[in-house]
Amino acid sequence: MVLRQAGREGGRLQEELHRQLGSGRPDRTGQRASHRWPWLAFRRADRAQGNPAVFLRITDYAEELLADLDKVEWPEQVKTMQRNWIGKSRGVELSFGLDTAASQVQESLTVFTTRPDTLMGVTYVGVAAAHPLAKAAAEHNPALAEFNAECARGGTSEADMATMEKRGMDTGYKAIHPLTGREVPVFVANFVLMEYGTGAVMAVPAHDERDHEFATKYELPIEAVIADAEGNTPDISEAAFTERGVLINSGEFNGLDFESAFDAIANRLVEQNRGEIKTNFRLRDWGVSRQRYWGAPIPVKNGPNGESIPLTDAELPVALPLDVEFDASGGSPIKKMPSFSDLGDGWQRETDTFDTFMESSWYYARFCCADNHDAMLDERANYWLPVDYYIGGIEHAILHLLYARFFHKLMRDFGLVESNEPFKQLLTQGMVIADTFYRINEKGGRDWFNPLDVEVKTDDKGRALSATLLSDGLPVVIGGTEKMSKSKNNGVDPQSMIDRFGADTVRLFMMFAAPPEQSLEWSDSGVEGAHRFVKRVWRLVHEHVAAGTPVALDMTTLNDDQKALRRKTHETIAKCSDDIGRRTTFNTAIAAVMELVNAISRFEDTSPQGLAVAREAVEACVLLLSPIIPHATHTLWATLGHAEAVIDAPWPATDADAMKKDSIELVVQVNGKLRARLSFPADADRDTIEAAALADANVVKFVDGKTVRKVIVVPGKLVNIVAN
RNA sequence: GCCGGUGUGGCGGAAUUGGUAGACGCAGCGGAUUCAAAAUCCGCCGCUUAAUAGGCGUGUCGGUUCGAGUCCGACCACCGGCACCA
Repeated sequence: MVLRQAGREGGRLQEELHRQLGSGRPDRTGQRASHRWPWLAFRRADRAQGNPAVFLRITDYAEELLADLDKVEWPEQVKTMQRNWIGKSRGVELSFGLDTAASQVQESLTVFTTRPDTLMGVTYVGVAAAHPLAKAAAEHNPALAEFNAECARGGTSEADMATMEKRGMDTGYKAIHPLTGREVPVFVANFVLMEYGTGAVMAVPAHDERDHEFATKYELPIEAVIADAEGNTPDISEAAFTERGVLINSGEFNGLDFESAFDAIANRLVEQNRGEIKTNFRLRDWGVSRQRYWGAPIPVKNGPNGESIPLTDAELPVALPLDVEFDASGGSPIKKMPSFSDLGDGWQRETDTFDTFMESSWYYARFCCADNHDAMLDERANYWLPVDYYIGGIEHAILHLLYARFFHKLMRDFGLVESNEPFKQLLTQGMVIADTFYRINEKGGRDWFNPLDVEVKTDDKGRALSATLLSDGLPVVIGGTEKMSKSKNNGVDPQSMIDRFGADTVRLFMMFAAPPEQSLEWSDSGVEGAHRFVKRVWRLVHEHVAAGTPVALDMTTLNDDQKALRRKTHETIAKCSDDIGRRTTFNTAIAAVMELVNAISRFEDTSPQGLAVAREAVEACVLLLSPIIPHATHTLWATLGHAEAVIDAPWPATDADAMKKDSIELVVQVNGKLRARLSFPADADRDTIEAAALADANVVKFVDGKTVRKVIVVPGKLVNIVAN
């Protein structure tokens, strides 16, 4: 089933992708597309080592991906993560000269640095193992060849780069400092990536932590060129001094601060035609090929001389074969299937498949026109897009959401969509987690038991003491609260809860337990509590209707209790509207309605005006809960005598007059500690409040024997008496 | 290691702009109702304390402030991401 789908859909996808992105240059944006040709399909020399080589040039869009973050309504933390990931930095790209031997390989060695002010402290340069200089040097140096090969086998992830041991080997070549003419050694370094930047870095061990570690290990010189805050030579014996400061030991640049040194050195390099100021991005191009069977085929074929070209329309679609055989050796089965890959004319079909991020980068657009089998997208995509509200886990904050933004812009530039961004608003919801229970089995592994099959014993405070399996009554170990998963057997099927309590209850529980972006801890008793509340609202409405038909509200005749309930009603409407509309904290909106329900329950006034005030409150409860428990409120709205459906009823409006308070309670503090609560008329002036606060018996007790230095009155909140 | 986040009662969480810590709910305890139970209703419920008076209390240590869960500095623990898990 899965295989079949992968094969068919994969073939369809790559056909569409190819048609729209590969072979045809759309008229509308042809000019743009020509210099933003999305495929960078190339053979790299290290193909022999098994590295895949199809990249999408997301870096061409780095600037726009960064700038447009300001235009989307996304959580700030996600935008921050993406900004950091794109990593725009201003620096200088400059060229080192090379000695006679190295200049046989290439003319000069280009590096990028954000710290040109430290240029005079360069004591060596580092190149990637895949760098031409590293390869050339390895030709006559088996140890270096072995080192390069080892580096190629290593990972390229950030975590690998940051945590691995920094290692290197001298190439024997010398680089020539562009300003001083000094010769410095060229090292191959395992932490320099060919895919990133120029594949080479200048090293200033005195002022960069990683360079310092490396220089110490290989006994390379460490020369300070930046003074510390006091203007002295910093101590660089143990660690690098990485802060900015004034230049020293830098000849004519001595005494300049970071900014002026940056400009002066950059200008000098420009004058000498040895460098230029450049903006650099941390973002790397998107390697989209995977050595896997599962995935959309990449519409490329490879020629006998190592060339790669896109397939033509006539050669499409490519369907993955279904009669594949998996063996113990692992790897993609189609790599051993000449029937699939050998095209018979000397050309080989590409057997790598696309990264699954590829499909998840545009599925939202495809959903709008999924029944169109002739085109990738049609005009319906424009009608629906951008997505108004996109909901997904925080784990997608960078990769999926950045790739999808990139892909959307790519589709825009090919005339497929008109919008600039795929997702207008974003909500990153948390995971559902639940308790875990297990026993250690004979093999030392863990057998996990579903929470439904376990009974937990608690002490009188409700703390979990022990747990037993219901089926045999024997103890099980209480594990942590973890993300629901098959492997931990702590999943709860929401359907069984829906069958038992109804969809409203399950929905209410999930929205009440925590704000949506936090993890949701599953709790059976919490579900039962939610069910109790639904029943309570149901009873409240029916009891209210049974109490009689209310007259029209007459604001002028209300007593204090009636006014208080009206105030509560309108405060609740205000809070719920804000919580749902602006804050998306549904849990606090529900809590506010619960408070209102509690207030209505205590309100036993069945006078004509009492019923009228209660009616207003009850209707507010039903309307405010209608997005949370739509089924129950639909029926209750009819019970309240409305002909229209609750879904068509307008959201309740607040009455500012109802929220006005006649009296206010102020908290009185002495030196910031709560000592009294006093009630005042809403219009009491500062002097009255101050005098009453100072006269309070308990306050007197605490200021007795002290001098009152200051009295702070925060209107509507508190009084703080400062005394010592 | 780097980037982003979280840390508050027995538990989930609230406190929105520096101003009453613990709203609301769960669990627990006590009571009413009932022949009994379920359901429902009422009360209590951070720790300490005889107390309605007080002391302590928001991961740890320090700081700013009349006042800090909230701001600043240092640290600890946990969660997400780190480009081939999808």
